[in-house]
Amino acid sequence: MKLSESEENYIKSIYNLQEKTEKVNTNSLAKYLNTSAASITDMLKKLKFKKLLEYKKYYGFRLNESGKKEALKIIRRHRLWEFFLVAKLGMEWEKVHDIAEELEHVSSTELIEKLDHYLGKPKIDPHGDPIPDDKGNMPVLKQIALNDLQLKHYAVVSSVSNQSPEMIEMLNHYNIGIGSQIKVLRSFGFDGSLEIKLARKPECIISGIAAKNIFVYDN
Amino acid sequence: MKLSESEENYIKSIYNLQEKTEKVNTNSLAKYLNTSAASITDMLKKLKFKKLLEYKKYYGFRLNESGKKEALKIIRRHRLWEFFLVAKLGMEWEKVHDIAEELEHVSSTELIEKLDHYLGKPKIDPHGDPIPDDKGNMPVLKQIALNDLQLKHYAVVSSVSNQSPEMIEMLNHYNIGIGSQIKVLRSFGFDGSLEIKLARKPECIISGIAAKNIFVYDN
DNA sequence: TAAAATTTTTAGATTTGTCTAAATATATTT
DNA sequence: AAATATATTTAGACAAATCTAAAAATTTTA
Repeated sequence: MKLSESEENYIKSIYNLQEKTEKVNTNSLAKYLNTSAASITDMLKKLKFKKLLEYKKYYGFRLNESGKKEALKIIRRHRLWEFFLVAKLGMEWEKVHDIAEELEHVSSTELIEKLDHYLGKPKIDPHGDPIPDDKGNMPVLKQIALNDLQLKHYAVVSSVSNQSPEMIEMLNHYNIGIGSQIKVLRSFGFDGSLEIKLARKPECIISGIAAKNIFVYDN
Repeated sequence: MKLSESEENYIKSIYNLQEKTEKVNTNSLAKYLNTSAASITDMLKKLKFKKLLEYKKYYGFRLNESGKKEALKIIRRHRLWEFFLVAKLGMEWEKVHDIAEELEHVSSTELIEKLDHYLGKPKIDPHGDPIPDDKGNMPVLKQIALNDLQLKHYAVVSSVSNQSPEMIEMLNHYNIGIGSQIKVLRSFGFDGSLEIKLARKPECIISGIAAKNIFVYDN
């Protein structure tokens, strides 16, 4: 189905809201999209006409299966681009969202599948959100803090909860980034610090505080 | 200057046309953009108001310095994305143009500069067209056929004039792609065939016919 | 449960980019 | 240079996406 950029933005937003609440209503979507309630009503009519959502006047609305499928395609594109921007171009987490908002509307299927393959079919984006696969299935992966990772077991860095300049400085020092392969060699009970090893790097030690902010996933 | 997607397309098209003819006229641009002459006139008024072109009713028009600068930014983005699609994602030449038409409108300067750096600041896109630098200067690089390249001198494959499936098959076999570093070790006068060497690959021999269709640039 | 408050929808405008058809200007031909 | 042909612009309309203000429906409250 061919959708306008605007329609795509509405669908994605409705999806995000309905993940949290049972029914989405006009005002909450208007607030979320920073627009007027009247605009929401206008667009709802269009999306209902295109059979992407259930919508009964004054009662709220919800994406149907077809709408959810479209939403997941857009979310997939968004998160793959975010991954690309961080993992390949070395951009910072905070900056990639707005750019991915634009890139996500480029809809060539071949482009997205090639990009996915090029990135190594990642399952989690730089903010730690799961990336739907090409069929629209969300991967079921648990993310755990580095200090909860079992010893001597390689995992992949998926996100970092503290994004302060100090944290970024330290991660850069250690060469830890999204997608880095990492394992814990030893854990020091005294202060929670960990001896770790990154693929193709010498082993080193990081503090327990840092370890709690680094999230990984295990396959 | 913030421009709409449509304005960007007009500017880029005017630039392309005025490279060939002194003055661009309404009908030729209408044909080029596959739209009506009336639409052209409408947009010209807007672009004139934004001081991007010289335009005198019934007399044709031309981008001024400011307009050319904008055009070169868009062309830079387009060609960098084309390079990315071919060199990194492995897409075929014929397919990348339309996708780059969409990607080129994502205008984050930081994105483009990081992408440029990531790609190794290429000077020529997969179709052999030069990529303007971040200041809007077109690189002055001569492209030469591989059989005109001086011996034992590394050059970079910049384009291939014959894009038949057979040619692509052969290039894949030799592992020759856009951006490949290549040098000619020996030339056989009998049939024009060349002994070549690709960086990190063993030497091999290609026919004179193939060599005439492979273009390289020398720095 | 009736009044007040809130939410949602409708009505009518606006902007952007497009169109067709008619009008106007320029160019060509005889 | 008048008639004809071509190119360009204007006038008026339309679709998409938005807005404000007013109307209608629903919910809350007293």
